[in-house]
Amino acid sequence: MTIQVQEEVFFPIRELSTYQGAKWTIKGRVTMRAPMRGFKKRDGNGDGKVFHVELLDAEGGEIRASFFNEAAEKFFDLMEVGKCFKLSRGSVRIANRQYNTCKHRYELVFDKMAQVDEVEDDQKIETVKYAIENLRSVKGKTLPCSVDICGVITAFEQPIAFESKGRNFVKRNLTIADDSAMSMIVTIWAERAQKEDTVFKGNPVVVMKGVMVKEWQGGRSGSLTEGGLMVMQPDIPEAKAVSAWWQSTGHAQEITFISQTNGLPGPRASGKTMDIMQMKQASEQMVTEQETFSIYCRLAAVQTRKRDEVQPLVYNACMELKDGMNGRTLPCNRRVDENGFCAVCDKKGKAGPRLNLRCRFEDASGNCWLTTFHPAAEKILALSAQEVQDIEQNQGREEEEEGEEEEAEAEAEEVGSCKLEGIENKLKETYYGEMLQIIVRAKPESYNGESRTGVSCIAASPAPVREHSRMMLKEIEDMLAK
DNA sequence: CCCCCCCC
Repeated sequence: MTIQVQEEVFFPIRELSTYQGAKWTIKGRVTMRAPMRGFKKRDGNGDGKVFHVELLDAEGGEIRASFFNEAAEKFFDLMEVGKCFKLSRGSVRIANRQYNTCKHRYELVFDKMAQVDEVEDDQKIETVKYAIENLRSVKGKTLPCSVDICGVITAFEQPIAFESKGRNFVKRNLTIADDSAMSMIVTIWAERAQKEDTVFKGNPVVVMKGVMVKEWQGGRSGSLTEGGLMVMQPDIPEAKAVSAWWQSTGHAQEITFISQTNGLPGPRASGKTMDIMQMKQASEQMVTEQETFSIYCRLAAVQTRKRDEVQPLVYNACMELKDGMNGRTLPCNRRVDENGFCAVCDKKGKAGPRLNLRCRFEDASGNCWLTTFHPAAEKILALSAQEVQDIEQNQGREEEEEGEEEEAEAEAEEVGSCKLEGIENKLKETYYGEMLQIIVRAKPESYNGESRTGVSCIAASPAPVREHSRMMLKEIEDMLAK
């Protein structure tokens, strides 16, 4: 009798999806391990810990796997970079494109049920797998996305240290060009950014794995986070090709820069013109890519109360100047506390009123409530934040003066301890007034671990009547033609 | 279940 020892068959990482159920076992090499992180659960029910790895299998499939709590403690030390493992009993989820730099459509989550066993090193599994794309291809991708690129460093800035959300960062911008004759800015961080200038001098070839590409000021920019990989002068065919291109023609060629850095705040891409119903549909479908829409509509209402509470229209914002990109200085704009203290700047500096409204806009197709930021809000109300604040603060006094009017009495509905007629009457003057053109931004946000779309009004101006009329005439012509 | 790496 012959016993045939059959080699164990593993499920290909590439084919993992939410459809094939829970019966899979994969074998992969850890190519990256992120540090363990603790976190407070957003629902307030205690703390948790998590780390994640990237796994590569013999067929070249890669996926990110997160380990939570018990599984995190149990497997963190075991799962060293370079080692091979058999894994099963995890769950498969749609990858969150905001954070996940693996190209896989899904990601794995392991909890206390996880089955993870170290196995003998499998020579068929590579230690690193690049999926290099040239910048011409990067220019055409849906954003945000993650790519591997290989190019020549054509320029580099000095490292910049800055503070954001109470944390310190160091970044450095590189410009990378490749043989598609395009170039893009890629930001590198932390220790990688603080390497000596000599590392970046002399147009070296670099390969980067896991570059997050996002839209920035009308162009595209990359960011290589610490989980990504950066290798100078790599020994791969793409590097040889890029190097040959640079030496022969590239260095003297005109290169298309796909990261716009004109440094000016505008003109902002104002997006496709659509009606409110279409905007709602578009922002519901949209999950990963930031988009802006332009809408012709009118202001129908501003929220002044929320249940039984007054909804203030103005907040006190920190006006301390901060260094932005390209040497621009921008005010901090974060909310200060009742003593004027800014938690971001960590001091009591200059502060001033800023508008933050919930507006209902209306057109023939329907209406929508949108958070409306200061610059747009001032234009929509035709009032400055200071004027709104004055009305809000003086309305008690005005009421005393107008106390005998029956109309005021009928409307004198007390909300909390504050009366709102003053500002509400002022706002009513603007409802259904001038036709507006508003710019609506829909962008991916993460809330309670779920991706969702945040939609807000970021700009507003009086509608250009001629252009709007021409658009409507064209719609009529199209209807008649059918 | 996390998630920040800025600046619209």
